[in-house]
This record gives sequence, C-alpha cells and structure tokens, in this order.
Amino acid sequence: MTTSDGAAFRQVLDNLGRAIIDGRMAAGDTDTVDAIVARSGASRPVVREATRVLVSLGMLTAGRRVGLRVRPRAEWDLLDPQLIRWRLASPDRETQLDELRGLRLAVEPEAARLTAIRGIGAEELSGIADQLERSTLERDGPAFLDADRRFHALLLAAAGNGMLARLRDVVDEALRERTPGDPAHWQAAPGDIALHREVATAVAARDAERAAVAMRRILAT
Amino acid sequence: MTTSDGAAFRQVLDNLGRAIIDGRMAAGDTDTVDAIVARSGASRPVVREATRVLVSLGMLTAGRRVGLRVRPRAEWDLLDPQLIRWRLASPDRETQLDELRGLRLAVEPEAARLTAIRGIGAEELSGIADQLERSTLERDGPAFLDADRRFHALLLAAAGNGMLARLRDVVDEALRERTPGDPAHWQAAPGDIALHREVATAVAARDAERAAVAMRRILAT
DNA sequence: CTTCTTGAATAGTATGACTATTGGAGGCAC
DNA sequence: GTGCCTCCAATAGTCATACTATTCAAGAAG
Repeated sequence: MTTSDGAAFRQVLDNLGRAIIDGRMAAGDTDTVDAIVARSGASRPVVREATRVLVSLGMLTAGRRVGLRVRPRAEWDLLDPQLIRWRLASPDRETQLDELRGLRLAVEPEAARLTAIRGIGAEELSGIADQLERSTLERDGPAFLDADRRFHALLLAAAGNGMLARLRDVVDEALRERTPGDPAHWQAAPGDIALHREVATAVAARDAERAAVAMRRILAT
Repeated sequence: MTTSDGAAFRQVLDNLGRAIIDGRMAAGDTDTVDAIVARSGASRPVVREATRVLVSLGMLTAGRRVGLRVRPRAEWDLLDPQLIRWRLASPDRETQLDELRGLRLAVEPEAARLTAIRGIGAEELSGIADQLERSTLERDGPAFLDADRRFHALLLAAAGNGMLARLRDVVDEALRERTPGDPAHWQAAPGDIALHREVATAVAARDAERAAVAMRRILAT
C-alpha cells in the first residue's frame, strides 16, 4: 500500500489547506515557513513543497520578508478537485454541494446538446439506462448510483470538449457523496430513468434541443 | 520588481509544463528528478517543488523506483489557469480557444439566469453597456474589450456561485487573447451592444429566461 | 513455469548553510 | 513636523549533501 509514502508532505498540505478553507487562517493572515516547520514537526523541504502547491492553488502568496499570506477566497482555485474535497469536509459543505449542483445545471445540458450534435455514445448511454432500470428493479442502490455516475460522466466526455470533460471529475466529487438506501429514492426512480432514456434517444436522433431539455429536467429534480 | 524572485522554480515549472503540454513528453513517458536537475541546472529542491506542483495539476505521477511518469491528458487539470496559458502557447492553441468558447456557451447563459433570479448587479451591467456604446462611438478598441470583459466577469460573479465565479478567471484567459482594431468588429458592435443591454434589462426585470437567451445569442456570435 | 528473494534505482525526508529581497525603523534634511 | 533616505533584520529562495524507505525487476530456487 501507499499509505505511508509521501505522508509527511500530504499531511502538511492537508492541514494547511483545511486551515485556510475553514477560516482558521483567514484572508490576509500571515505565517512563515519556519513557524509551520516548528508546528508540524515536518522538515523544511516538505513544508516548502506544500506551500508551493497552495500558492499554485491560489490560496497563498509567498513574499520575502512578508512570509506566507492567505489570499482572499475569490482567488482560490475553487474548481480544483482537492479544494472541493477540502470544502466538502469543512463547514462550507452545504454551500459546496449547492454550488456543484449549480455548476452541473449549467454544464450538463450543454454537454448533452453537444453530444447529441456529434451523435456519439448513444448506444452506451442507452446501455447505462438499461442498467439504471435493472438496478431499480433489484433495488440495488450502489449499482444505481454507479450507473448514474457513469451516465453523466460519459455524456461530459462525449461532448468532445476537454474542459467540459474535466468537469466530470469535479462533479464526481459531489456524486460520490450520495449514499444509497433512501427509500424515497426508488419512487422517484421511474421518472428519472425515463428522462435518462430520453437523453439517450435524443442523442441517438441527434436532437440537441431535446437532449438538453431532458438533461436539464434530470438535474432540476 | 519580482522579475527574478523564484525565477529558478518558475522556469523549471514552465519548461516541464510546456514540455508535457505540447507532447515533447508524452503520456507514459518517464523521467527522474536527477535527470531534470542535470538538464536544467537547478537544484534538487527547486525541481522537486516544481514536480510537486505538476503532480497536483494531474500532469505527473511520482513513484519510487519508477520516477516521474506523465499522465494521460484526460487526467490533467484542464481548468487550471496555468494550464490554459500553457495550452494557449502551444500547438493546441486553437483547440483551447474552441473549448473555452464551448465552456462559455455552457456557463454564461446559466450565470445570466441565476443573476437575473437574484436581481443583482443590474445597474452596474447597464453602466458597462453604456461604456460599450461610448467606446464604439469613439472607436476605442481596448476600451470596448475591457468593458466587455468586465460585463461578463460581473455576470459570473453576481450569480452567487463561487465555482461559476471562478470560471471568470478561466474565460478571462481567452478574453485577454483578443486584439482590438478589427474593422469588421465595429459593424457587428451595434447588435452586440443591444444584446448586452437586453441582458442588463432582463436582469433588472428579473426575467431569467430572457437573460439566458440574450446571453446565449451574444456568445453564439 | 512459477514463486520467492534480493538488490539497485529512485523519490521522500532531513539538516544546515548561504543569498537575495524587501518592508519597516530610525535618522537626517528641510 | 514632514518627507525622504539609509540601513537592518526578517524571511523566502537556493543550494549541497546525506540518509531512508519503497518498489520494480532480475535472478535464484523450487
């Protein structure tokens, strides 16, 4: 296992990242490499590497004589999966989930439109819709969620836009958060499945508008 | 000036990033820290810090005994502004611009919709539309482009979604690429300005659908 | 042919020293 | 008093070196 490799680095990075995200280090606060070394017990190279990453994520600036300064939230790279994970494990959790929903509502209908225009992946989408139906009949929660994830991931990938495809990993962070076993879920499932099928058939028919509308309805649920 | 601070680190990071982006180091290729140290002339800590950042950007994996391995493109953090800049300076440039257009087409109409629902920023949007008109009358290209950037940035910020707001910096990379002075531009400007006004008034009227449609038409140009 | 052992390659970690930059304090001129 | 200049000290940046831990792969053993 890789449990203990790069552990020092990861832990320092994680601690700093979390401290900034949840406001224990607020925007404008300063700190120094040496202070972090002393606090964390890690060596200087490790701390420096961690701060470099945080600088690259827009969370810190580093200046001689000034030390490390926390940047305002507006400048953080909120689309980085690592940051999303930190936010999901912070008091910001609900906000992060809301924002992910908003982002999906913006991006996925358009991805469905593009995929329909390209007419790509219709068969796979239809196959995944079958799996959605099967897992519903069998009341197999994990299988349902997994199929759902693959459906949306495939759609984003098939749009032929690398940046949209990248959002797959971003929204995946949200989808991974869902837990199976909600009884109310199975009642809503039939309509949900029908909408997924609608997307698949619209893509097969290259009907961009229909695909986008159906996808929007899926996400509006 | 900060011209020469962190120069060693930045240069190593830039060289490696560019080499990966433009395929001189292809997916699956391996390299070692020591080799990079030898090639670049920089010290080990500097090279290590750069590789840490590239790992965090999803472009590299680091393993003992294996060294550094370039990850496939699908796993790169294509939404990171730094990566976008690298792509814009690579043979991938046109693809990157296309993808940015696609992303805007997905995100900005939805941002307009959300902003309209919240009814926020209508006055500022209207003011920027005025500036668009004024700069058109005066044939002031840079002023026009700047106002246009501020219009779209404000709209993304006003949607109240941090992740959407973050996309402002992402699309800004594209908007910065435009050059003023295209004569054909001024002929299209009146319609463009009218659409911007339409967005502003729709936001003021809290008419989400109208705002989204107008924004979509702006981007479809 | 398969499985285990062993070794070498390589990233990870640590330490210490030196350099360069820069913000601020204190002094100096006006 | 005010504003400018000088100098100093704090701090990140850079470098060299050594040691540790991990892991792949070759070779040995069965």
